Amino acid sequence: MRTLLDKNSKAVLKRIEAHTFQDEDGDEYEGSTFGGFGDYFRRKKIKLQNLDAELRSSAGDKPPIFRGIVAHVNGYTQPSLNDLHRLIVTHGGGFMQYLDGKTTVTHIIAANLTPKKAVEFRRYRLVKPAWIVDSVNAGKLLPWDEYRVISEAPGQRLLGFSQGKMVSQVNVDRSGYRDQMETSWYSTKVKGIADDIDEKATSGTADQEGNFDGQPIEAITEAVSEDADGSVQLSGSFEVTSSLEEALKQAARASQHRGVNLMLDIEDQVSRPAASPSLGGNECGPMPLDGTTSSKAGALQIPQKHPPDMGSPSPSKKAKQMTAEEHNAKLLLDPHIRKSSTANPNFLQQFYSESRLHHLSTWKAELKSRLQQMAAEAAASQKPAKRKSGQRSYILHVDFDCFFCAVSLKNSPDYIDKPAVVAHGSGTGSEIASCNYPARAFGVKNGMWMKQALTLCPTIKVLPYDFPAYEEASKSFYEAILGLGCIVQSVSVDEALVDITALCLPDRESDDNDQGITTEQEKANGIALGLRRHIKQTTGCEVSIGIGANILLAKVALRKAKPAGQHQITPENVLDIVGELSVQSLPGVAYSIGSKLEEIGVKLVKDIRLLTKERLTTVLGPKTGEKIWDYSRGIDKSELGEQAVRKSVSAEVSWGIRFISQAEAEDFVQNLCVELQRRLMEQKVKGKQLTIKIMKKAADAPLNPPKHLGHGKCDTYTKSTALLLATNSTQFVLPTQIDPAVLAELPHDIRSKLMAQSRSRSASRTSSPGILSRSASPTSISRRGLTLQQNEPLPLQFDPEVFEALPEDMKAEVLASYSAQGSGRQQAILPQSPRKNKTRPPKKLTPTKKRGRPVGSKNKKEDPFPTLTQSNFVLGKSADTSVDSEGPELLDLDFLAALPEEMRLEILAENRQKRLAKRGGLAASNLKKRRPPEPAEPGQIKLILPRRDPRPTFTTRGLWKGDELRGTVQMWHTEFRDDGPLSEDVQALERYLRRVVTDERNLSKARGVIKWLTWLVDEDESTDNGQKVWLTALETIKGSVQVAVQERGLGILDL
DNA sequence: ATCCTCCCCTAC
DNA sequence: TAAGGTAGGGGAGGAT
Ligand SMILES: Nc1ccn([C@H]2C[C@H](O)[C@@H](COP(=O)(O)OP(=O)(O)OP(=O)(O)O)O2)c(=O)n1
Ligand SMILES: [Mg+2]
Repeated sequence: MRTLLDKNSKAVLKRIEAHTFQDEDGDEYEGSTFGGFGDYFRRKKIKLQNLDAELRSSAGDKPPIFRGIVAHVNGYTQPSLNDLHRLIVTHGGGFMQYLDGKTTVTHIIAANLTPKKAVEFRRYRLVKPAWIVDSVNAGKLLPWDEYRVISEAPGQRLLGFSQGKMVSQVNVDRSGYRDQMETSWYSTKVKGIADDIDEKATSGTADQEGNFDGQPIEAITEAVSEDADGSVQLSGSFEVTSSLEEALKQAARASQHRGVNLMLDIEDQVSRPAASPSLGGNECGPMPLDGTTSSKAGALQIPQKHPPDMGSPSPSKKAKQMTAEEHNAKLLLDPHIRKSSTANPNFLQQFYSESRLHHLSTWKAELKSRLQQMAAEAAASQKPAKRKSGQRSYILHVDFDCFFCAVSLKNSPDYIDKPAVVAHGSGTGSEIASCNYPARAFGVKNGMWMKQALTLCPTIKVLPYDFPAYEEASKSFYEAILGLGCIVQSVSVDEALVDITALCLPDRESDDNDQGITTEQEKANGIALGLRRHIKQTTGCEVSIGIGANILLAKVALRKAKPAGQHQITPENVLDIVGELSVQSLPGVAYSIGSKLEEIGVKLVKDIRLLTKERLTTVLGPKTGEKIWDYSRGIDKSELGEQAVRKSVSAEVSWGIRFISQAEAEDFVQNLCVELQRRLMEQKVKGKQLTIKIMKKAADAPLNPPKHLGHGKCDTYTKSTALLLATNSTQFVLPTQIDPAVLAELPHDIRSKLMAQSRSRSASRTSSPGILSRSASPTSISRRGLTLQQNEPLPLQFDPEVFEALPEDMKAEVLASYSAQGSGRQQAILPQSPRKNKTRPPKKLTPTKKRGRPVGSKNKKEDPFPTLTQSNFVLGKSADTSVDSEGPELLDLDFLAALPEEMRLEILAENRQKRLAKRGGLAASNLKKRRPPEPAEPGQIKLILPRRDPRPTFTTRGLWKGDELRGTVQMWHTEFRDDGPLSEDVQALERYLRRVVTDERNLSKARGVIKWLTWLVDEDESTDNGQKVWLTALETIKGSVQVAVQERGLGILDL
C-alpha cells in the first residue's frame, strides 16, 4: 500500500484493473531468459516502436482494412506481439498495449486463453492472430467471428474458503535487528535534532538486479484465476488501496495471494523542517507531501481442507488438484515454515527485521531526511551561494566495496580472500545481497539467487547478515564525508555524492590557467585519498571513489576505481571513457531501456552519438531520450544537492505470504495497515491518495514457487483512491487515539479495513511501539481522528473542493454506494470502523483498544459494490468524500471494484456468510440504517447490491455534477446519524457552501446540497436524538447560505 | 499544450 | 529453507 502525499490536487481515484503479469519462472534469476516471454517483455519491445503514427505514415500504401478497430494482444502469439502491432497499425487499426478499462478496445487477440482470462475478457471479441494475418493477406477485413477464440469454460469459481481461522501461536521473539537498534545513530541523531519534527523518510532501494528470475521486479500481483476445475485460485499478492478492508478481505480469501502492498499518498501536510520555503519552522507542522504507503502481503495458497464456512456453497472439492488453501495448509504444517510466513502473528516484524531491502530503504530515507535537514539549517545560517561561473565542478562518488560482504567478513577474516557472499541461507532460493571480489571472479553478482551462484562457484562461503554493523560502518562513513563540510547527497547507506568543488579552488588566483586546473584536479585526488584512508581506518573496510565533473562522470569513474581505488575522469578523457561503456552501464539504463536501444542498433554508449536526439526521444520518450543523448557525451544536467521532499510512503511484503484462511489474510492486511499508519505518523504526513496492490498467483504458476516462500509468478492488481481529507483536525477524537491529523485519512482507510476485519482478533501486537494497536478491535472507524497529538493538528481540512475535483465516475460510484445503503438493500454496512488509533509514539498513545467506542465511531461501511455484479473488470472508481469521514468506505468499494471479479464475488459471498452468521443476516438489513454495532465488528459490509437506487437525485436534474458531493454528504449523515454532526463539520460545510455561493456563484449547487441533506435528515426516522441535532444543523447551514446569498445581493434563496 | 492517472522502470 | 522493499522519474494515453 502506498500513500501519496498529495499536494493539493484533487484527489481522484481511479480504478483499476490493471493486471499485468510478470513471470518468474524459475530460478534463473538473471536468467537470461526472462522466460523469454512474458507478456511484459513482449510488450516492452513493442513499446519501442511505439510510434503508431510513425508506423502508419510509413505504411503509406497499405489498405486501411483495420480502420475502426482497436486491438489488444494477450499472451504469446504467433506472429509476435510486435508484428501484430505493426500489421494492425500499418493497416489503419488502433492498438492498445494495455487494457486500462477505459479505453475502448474492440478486439483482443490471443492464441488461447486461460479460464481466468476468458472471464476477464468475456466482454470482448476474442480473436486469433490469424485473423489479422489473413485479413492482411486478403487485403480486406475478414469476419472476425470465424477466428473466434473458444474459451474454455470459465466458469466456475470456487470459493475458497471459509474463514476458518487458524490460530497460530505467537512466539514473539523479537530479536529483530531493529529492536536492537534503538540507539542507533540515525535514530538518535534524528531525534536529537529537530526533535520530532523531522521527517524521516524512508525510501528504499534495493537493487534487484536480478529481478526475480529475470523478471521485473514487481512481482507482486494478484490475480484471480480459476482452476481448471473451476476453482478459483488467487494467488499472488495484492495491494489494497483504498478500501483496505475490502482488499484485505479479498486478499485473505484468496488463498493464493502472494503479496500485498498498500500505498498511501500523502497529503500535503507534513510538517517539514525548514527546508523548503514553505512552512518553516521546525515544527511539526504539516507539510505537504505526499507519500504513499503501501503494504504488500504475500499470497498464500492453501487449499482448504474443509469446506468453509457453513453454508455456502460447498466448497469444493476437486480432488486432484489441491486448492491453494489446501496447499498452504499442508505446507504450514511444518512449524518452521509456519514461523516464517504469515501464519506467524509476528511475521511482519520478523520479516522486516530480516529484510535487507527493507533496511536499505529505511536507511536511505533516514539519511535523506537528515541531510535535508542539515542542508536546511545550513541554508538558514549562511546563504551564500556563490557560484562562479566558469568554475569546473568536482564531484566525488564514494562507495564501499562489496559493502555487506566486507563488513560481514570482519567476523570471518579467514574468508577474505575466498569467494564469499552475504545471504540468509544456502538454499537455492536464497538471495545474495553482496559478494566479494573473489566471488565476482566466478561471475557471482549481488542480487543473484544462490542456485545460480553455486553453479558458478560451488565453494562459496555464505556469511550471515550483520545489520547493526552495516549501520555502524555507515555512520562512520557519513561522519567522515560530512566532515568535509560540503554538500552531500546520499545514494545509499554505503554510497554518497559529495561536491568538493569549493575545496578544489586554488588557494589564490593562479596566473597560469592550465596549472590552476591541474592543481584543482590534484586537490580533488588528495581529498579522495584522505577520505579513503580515513574511512578505511575507522571502519576497516575499503571504499572506492570516482571523481568527475558531474554525477554521471563521478559514477563512471567509480566503476573504474573499484576495488579499493579511486579514479578521476578529466575533461579530455570523457568521450573516450564514456563511449566505450555498454549502454546498460549508464545509470538509469537496465534491461528495458537497454533492449530498446539494442533494437535500434545501439550497444555501446558511443553508438548513441550516431543517433539524432529526435530519434532517441522517439524511441525512449522525451526525457529519457534527451538524458541518454546527453549521457553519451558525458553531459549530466542533474545537480547534486536538492533533496526532494518525500512524496509517498508505502509498505509491502511479497514473501512469506501463505494464507490459509480469511482471518489470517485479514490480520495480515491489518498489520500492514498499521505499519503504514505508523510510518505516516512517524513522518508526520498525511496521505491523500491510497493505493493498494495485491499479487495473486498466476493461473499458470505452480503452487510451489521456485523460491522458498516466494511469490512466484503473479498477476497484480492495484487500486488507488483519493482520500479526502480530513477534517480538521480536532475533531473527534475517537476513543482512542487519534491520529494526527495528517494521517488521519489514510490511516483511516486502513483502519477501517482493518477494523472491519479484525474485530477483535487478537491483538498480538503491533510492531512497533508506536503503533498501535489495533485496538480497534472494534471496528469502528473513526475518521479522522485526530488529533491528539500535538497540537497541531494538522490542518487538514477537508476540502469540499477536493470532491469536486473527483472524476465523475468516482462520484457516481460513491453515490451509488450510498444509495444502496440507504435503500436498504444492501446490507450494509457497517460498521464502524475503527478508528483510528494511532497514536503517536511519543506520547500517548496507546492504542487503543477497544472500546471505547466512543462516539465517534464511525463506521465504515462497505460498500455495496454495485459494480460487482458481474464480471468484468471493473472499473471502479472511487469516491471521495468530502467530508471525509466517510471516505474510507468509499474506498472499499473501489477496492473491490478493482479486484478481479472472481475475487469480488468470492469476497462478497464470504461476507454475506459472515454476516449472516453473525448478525443474523444481512438480509435483514434493510432499511436505512443499520447501525453497526459497535461491539461487534463490523463485518464488512459489503453489499452486494448494486443498484443504485433511486433516491432522489439531484443529478438527474443535472444541476451539479457533484455526485460526489452528494455522496459525501450522505456519508457524513450516515456516519453521524445517531449522534448528530460535529460542529466543526457543520462549520466546514457552511464555509464551503458560502464559497459556492460567493466564489463559485453556483446557487443551484448550494441549494442542491442543502436539499439533499434535508432529504436525508427528513427521511431518517430512526433516531430522534440525532435527528434533532441534524435539523438544527440544517437551519444553521441554511442561515449561512442565505447570508452569503444576500451578500451577493440576491435576496433570499428558496430553500 | 497541459494535466492526470496508471503503470513501468530503475536503483541500492 | 528465507526474509523478493521502496521511492521517484517518467512514458502512454485519455481528458481538458
Ligand atoms: N541486489 C542488491 C544490491 C545491493 N544490495 C545491498 C548489499 C550491498 O553490499 C549494498 C550496496 O550495494 P552496491 O551496489 O554498492 O554493492 P556492493 O557494495 O556490495 O559492491 P560494490 O559497490 O563494490 O560493487 O546494497 C542488496 O542487498 N541487493
Ligand atoms: Mg558499494
